[in-house]
Formats: sequence, structure tokens, C-alpha cells
Amino acid sequence: MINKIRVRFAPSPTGSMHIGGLRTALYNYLFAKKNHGAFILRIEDTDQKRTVPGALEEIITILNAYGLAYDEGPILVGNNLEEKGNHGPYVQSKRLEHYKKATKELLEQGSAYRCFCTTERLNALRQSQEKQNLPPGYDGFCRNLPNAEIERNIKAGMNFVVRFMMPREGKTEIIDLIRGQVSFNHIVLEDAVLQKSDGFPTYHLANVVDDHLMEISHVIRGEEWLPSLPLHFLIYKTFNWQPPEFAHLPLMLSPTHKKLSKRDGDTAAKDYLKEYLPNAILNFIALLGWNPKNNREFYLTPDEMIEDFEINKINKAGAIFEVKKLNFLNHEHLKQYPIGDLAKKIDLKLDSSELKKYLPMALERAEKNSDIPKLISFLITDDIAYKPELLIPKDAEANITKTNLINIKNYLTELGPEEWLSALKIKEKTIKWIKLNGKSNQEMLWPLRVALSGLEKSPDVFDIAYALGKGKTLSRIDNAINSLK
RNA sequence: GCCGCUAUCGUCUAGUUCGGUCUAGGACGCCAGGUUCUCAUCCUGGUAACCCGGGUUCAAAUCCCGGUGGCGGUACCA
Repeated sequence: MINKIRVRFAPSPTGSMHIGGLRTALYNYLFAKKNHGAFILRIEDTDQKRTVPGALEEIITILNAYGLAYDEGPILVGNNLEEKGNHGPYVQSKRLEHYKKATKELLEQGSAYRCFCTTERLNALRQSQEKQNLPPGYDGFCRNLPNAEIERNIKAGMNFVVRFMMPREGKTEIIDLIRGQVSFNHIVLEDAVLQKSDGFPTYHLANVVDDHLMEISHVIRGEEWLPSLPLHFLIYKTFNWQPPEFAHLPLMLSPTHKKLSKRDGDTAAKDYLKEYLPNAILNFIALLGWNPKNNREFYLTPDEMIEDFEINKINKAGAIFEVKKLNFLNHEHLKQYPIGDLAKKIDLKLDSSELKKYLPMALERAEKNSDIPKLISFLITDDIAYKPELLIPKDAEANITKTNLINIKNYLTELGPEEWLSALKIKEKTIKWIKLNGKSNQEMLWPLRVALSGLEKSPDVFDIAYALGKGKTLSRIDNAINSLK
């Protein structure tokens, strides 16, 4: 029987969660759900110096905000950090004894060794290798120290790291779920540090030990880890552990083809929440590097992606993060978002009847969330400032326009309450009336629309009139008439 | 430099496993036309790509060889 599918998202709490990290989390989530497995959050904070206070809390908050629920990992209960799941703790700094034990075992079986080399020696070594164009890496100086010397050094209180005893020949070949077979010659691999002199493990050791202990079946992570894959694989082998399956995701690149960085705009997953709907962002980044067989482009929620998701349909090459498509997708998502929720999200202080009238006009046009308040502001304010000349249609004259507006006002005043019940009713009646008077839509409707909106470009004139209601409509026309000399 | 990964329209991609149905399809963007009082929506059409050079073959985006470009790694960071 096949073991249960278990995947993890394992960020470091070293700052704001990157949008690329969010995509890694998404793919892990989709893979887990697709296979009825577990999605686990693990925090990799083995580097004490780089750990940022509050970053862990932000990771949890962000994952929640995007709706990527995990089955196990640290959770926030109020302001308190707790955990769920029975493979914890899920924060690496609380798992030190596991790594210590692993290191000890490796040392005892001779698969790792203590290295007493100083930073100075290591730097000098690197420099000379660079000068000679040699492959960089540790030269194995401490690889075969006599036991007596090791004892002496330890007794003398010398600092040491623990290095992996990398085989000097052969190669490691691994099937990556996305890339197929990848292979690495051992000879160019160095004896990587497994345990730092402060007693903390490096990523390499901690990630292998934890993935094993947490029974992770598939490691889905960024391509930047591919070069250290053979090391990880060999560590599993050394322990005689069953290695998980691996999938290395392509990177997300900036429009300048570089790794996505601050210079290219927002990189933090939380920044996008300001301008875009979470599901629109997820829709966008999911398709950046993955595409379903059916070529579907629109997913209202991540859960709609689950059925279509196939990990081997993820692309190998890096994808450029082009925000134009995100704008388009956000527009599509906006149109389908429940109006009440949306009002809450962008903090619109309007009652529900106003929302029902106003929002559809904005949603037809908005790409970013912040476009919405801008698009309906002319409806809310009583102070619409515009140049009177704007009222006059192309090739028309001021006095005629003024007369037209007066006629429209009189006509609308007469219009009964049953016509004011919908934009469509107002429209049908008004279009007939204009025709009956031998006028063109342009000479009548343009001034009306500007009078009501104050804008050169705006939503449909009848939508506006209906949203404004009879009273406001008439008073805005009055203002327009008065502004024309 | 060394190691690894990678390469189809401006961008995201389909097609590459099993060579012909690909004068390379879709989406975004952009352009034009239609609908329309303006904008947006909607509809129609257009724009634009197989990294380069050899080879195999009746036939190559697809197979082989050799280049080149891009990205990643090269830490007691992850």
C-alpha cells in the first residue's frame, strides 16, 4: 500500500513572505488536496541571526488571508502561537534534539566528521581556488584527522562544525517529478556543513531529518534547491531512510528576467492583497508555470484548481511575472465577487441599496481594487467640479446646449415614479422622447452625462441618473444650466 | 570560472514522449472595425514566435551532434 501523501511548505521567518513563496505554498496545497493528503506548515528558523520577530506570525496570517489552510503546523490562537498536528513541534528551533541525535549518529558511523578549520583558512582557500579557476569547495583538510588530534582539539575548546563525508566518486541520479532525471557527479560536490559551530543544524540536515520524521512523501520546493538535491539524497541514503519524491519548481522572474526583486515592484505576498483579490492573485500565480490539460484560464477559487492540478504539467523554465495579466484576472474576479463582501473589503461606507446601484458601474471598469472607490466617487460627493465647456458636445454651441439641458430637465421632472424604477425604463422612454423631438442622442445625452458626472469618461448616463435618483439628478442639471452663461 | 537547470508570439503557454493532421493553437497586451452620448463591457478581425548552426529523414518545433543565451547554485543563509 502506498503511504499517505504528505507535503510541506517550509519558509524561513526572515522577512515578509515572498510572492514566489506563496506560489510554492499553493502548489503544495493543490498537490495535497488532489491526492487527499496532508499539507503541513513548517518553520525553518535554524539561522538565529536572520530570524525576524513577527515574521512567523505574518506567514500564518498570509496563508489564512489567501485561504491556503494547512492540516498541521503552527497556528495563531488570538495572539498566542500554538500548534496542531501530531508530528510537531513544527518550528525547527524547537527540534534541536532531533538534529543533535542525527549528527551524533552520522559521526559515529563515520559519514560525517568534525572540521576545525577557521574562517580565515576557508576564505584563503576559496580565494586561491578562484584564482586558479578551480571548482570551489572545501578541500577536506579535516576529513581524516587522527582521533587523538580531534580529542585534543575538543579538549582545547576549539570550535568545530560537522561536515558530511561526501563520496569522492560516482554520481547521484534522481527522478524529479517536473524535470525528469537529473544527475550530479560527486567529485564536484563538497563536504557540506551539517552542523554549525553554534550547535544549530544547517538547512541541509534539518530539512532531511524533519522531512523524514514528519513522514513527508513529496518535497515540492523552489529550483534554487536543485543543486543541493544530491546532498540531501545522500543523507537519506546514509541514514537508510526512504527518500521522498522531489519536485523542483521553476522560479518566478521579473520583467527584466532577473529574480523577482523589490526594484520590480512588490514582492511581498501581503502587498498584493492591497490591490487585488486573493483568489485573483492565486489564479494568476498558479498559471504562471502550470497549465491544465484543458487549457482553462479562469479559476474562481483555488479549490476549483484541485481537480485539474497535475504536478507534471508544471513547466521547467522560469516564468516572468507580468502584472498586466493579473489586472485582467482581477477584473474578472471582481465582477464575480459578492457585492456586500467587496464593500467590506475595500471599506465602502454605503448602504446596501446604494451599493447595489453604484458597484456594478465600477466593476465593469475596475482592474485594481483601489479603482472602485475612484470610479464611484462622483456619485457619492455633491461637489463635482468640471469646466462648463465640457458640457458642450463636439461641434455644438453653448446656448443650444443650454436650451437642450433645460428641455431635458423639464422632461425628467415630468417623468413619473414608475420610470425611475430602473435605468432601463428611463432609457427607453428618454430615447423615444429625443427622437420625437428630432434631436440626436449625442447633443442631448452628452451634456446630460457631463452634468451628472462631471466627467469626460464615465459610466452610462442612464445608470448614473438611476443611481443618483430624481432629486439629485435634477439638481445637478440645474447646476449645469447655471454654469453655462 | 566551475556545477546544475533551462530555451515556442512582448508576456503566460499548447504542441515535443510515439517526426507528417502545425502555412504552429489559446489567453493577456497592443492595433483596427462594429455596437454606443463618452468610457468600459460585448462582438468581429488583425499583429506577433519554434535561440543559432550542422546532421538524420520523403518529411523536424518535435530525433542526433555542436554552439549560444537565460536562470539558479557555488556560505558555519535558507
